[in-house]
Amino acid sequence: MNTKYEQPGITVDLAIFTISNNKLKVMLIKRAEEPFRDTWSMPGGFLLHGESLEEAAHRVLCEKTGVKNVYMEQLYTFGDPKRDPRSRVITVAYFALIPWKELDQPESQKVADLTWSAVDGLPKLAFDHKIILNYAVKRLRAKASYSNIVYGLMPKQFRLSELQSMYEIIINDKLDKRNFRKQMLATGLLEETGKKDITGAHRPAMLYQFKKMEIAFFN
Amino acid sequence: MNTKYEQPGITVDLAIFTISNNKLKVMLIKRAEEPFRDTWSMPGGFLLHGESLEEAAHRVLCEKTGVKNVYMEQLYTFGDPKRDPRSRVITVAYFALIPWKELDQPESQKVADLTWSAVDGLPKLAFDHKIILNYAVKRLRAKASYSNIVYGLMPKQFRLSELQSMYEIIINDKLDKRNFRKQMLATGLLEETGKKDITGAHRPAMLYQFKKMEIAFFN
DNA sequence: CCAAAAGTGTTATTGATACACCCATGC
DNA sequence: GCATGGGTGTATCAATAACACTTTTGG
Repeated sequence: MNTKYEQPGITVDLAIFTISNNKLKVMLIKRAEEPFRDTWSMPGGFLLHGESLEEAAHRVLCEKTGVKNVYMEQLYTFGDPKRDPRSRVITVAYFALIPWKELDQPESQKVADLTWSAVDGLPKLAFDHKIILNYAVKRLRAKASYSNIVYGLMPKQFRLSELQSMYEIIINDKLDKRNFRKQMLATGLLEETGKKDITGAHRPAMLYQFKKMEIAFFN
Repeated sequence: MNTKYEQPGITVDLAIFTISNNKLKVMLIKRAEEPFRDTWSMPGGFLLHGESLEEAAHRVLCEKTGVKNVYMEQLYTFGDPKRDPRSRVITVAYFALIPWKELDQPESQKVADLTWSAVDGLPKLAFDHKIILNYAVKRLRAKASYSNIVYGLMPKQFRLSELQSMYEIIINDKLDKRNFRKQMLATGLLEETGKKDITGAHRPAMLYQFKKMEIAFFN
């Protein structure tokens, strides 16, 4: 290959979202090496030999969270020549959704170089990661309004009030309880489990689940 | 850099759409070299040293069409390890829209290695280009239904009937004339030019233009 | 029996759809 | 004067939005 062509390093970087404490949060890793040593960054890694982009993204996800089989999609590819001060690196950004309950929280808390940051209070970030994360949040918010993408943040079974709460947190607005239930049930994507959630201190709620874990579009 | 990491070649490939003869068409180039010699392919090229992805995409677009300042957006990044039989090449696909009138048709017709193919009659294509183009068509069709993205295919001034025809071709369905006009004018994105198009053989039509050449979302 | 979340219908408003005739011009 | 595309309004229907009280349980 001619030297006038670039042969950059390729990374995948992940915007891994979850919801905890009624806040939309994203996983950040404190960098151990230069450049941007000790600065928070998106979890990511270099593409390995023979690996597809999706494989790399799933590998990184599993390394950092221990989970598989979660919702993930390609977000955008960032290739500014100066985005990495060392050398030319192009990153393919993905975004993933993980239900908080599926995360190994005690483990996560132990490591000081990993944190979940609320998306509206991000610290200073390495590289162009703030731009990437803001882009990811924008996409997630948009998709939440016309698809059932939040299923990726829900445990297998959940109350309708929990589902509504997820939507409200993501789109950052209040929804009407009766209309929400009507519309959700009208999509035909949910089914009753027959079970009731008795963990709350009050009247037990019916538990629902998605019929199939697949993204669907409304409108 | 460690040899276990990939340093692939990077290309940009373009799905360049236009509408002519009431068909949605895409530009194809006949490959002059192996692999896939003499097979049709998307216009594209390798990323040059120091060039951003967007710059590369605009460069390739200008090389092939002679036009600048047209609508273009990043589509998706394809990185299957086997997508290029020679060596690892990752391609960042873009899609662009060009009004047919802006194309230098006599020039385009001369070269036998360039063609505009209707998207529902694509020939055999090199690499994974059929997958990429089908993905691009899907995205264009989706966006046409909830945005004014078709502005990218319109000449500066146009009749409302021409605009409606563009929509119909892209979404592949008939629209009601009165409702279409009502809705289009209600968006506030159009303005009358005051001029009339007298090139038709019948009653002259008012010419309209977009207030600003910017994509906007409906709903 | 009190506090707290679960659950449930109807009305009003808005937006989307369906539909048919007259108008202006070129030939 | 006729053929052709340009231009216009209303009525129906569907979807969305607004809104408050009763029920069930734990403590």
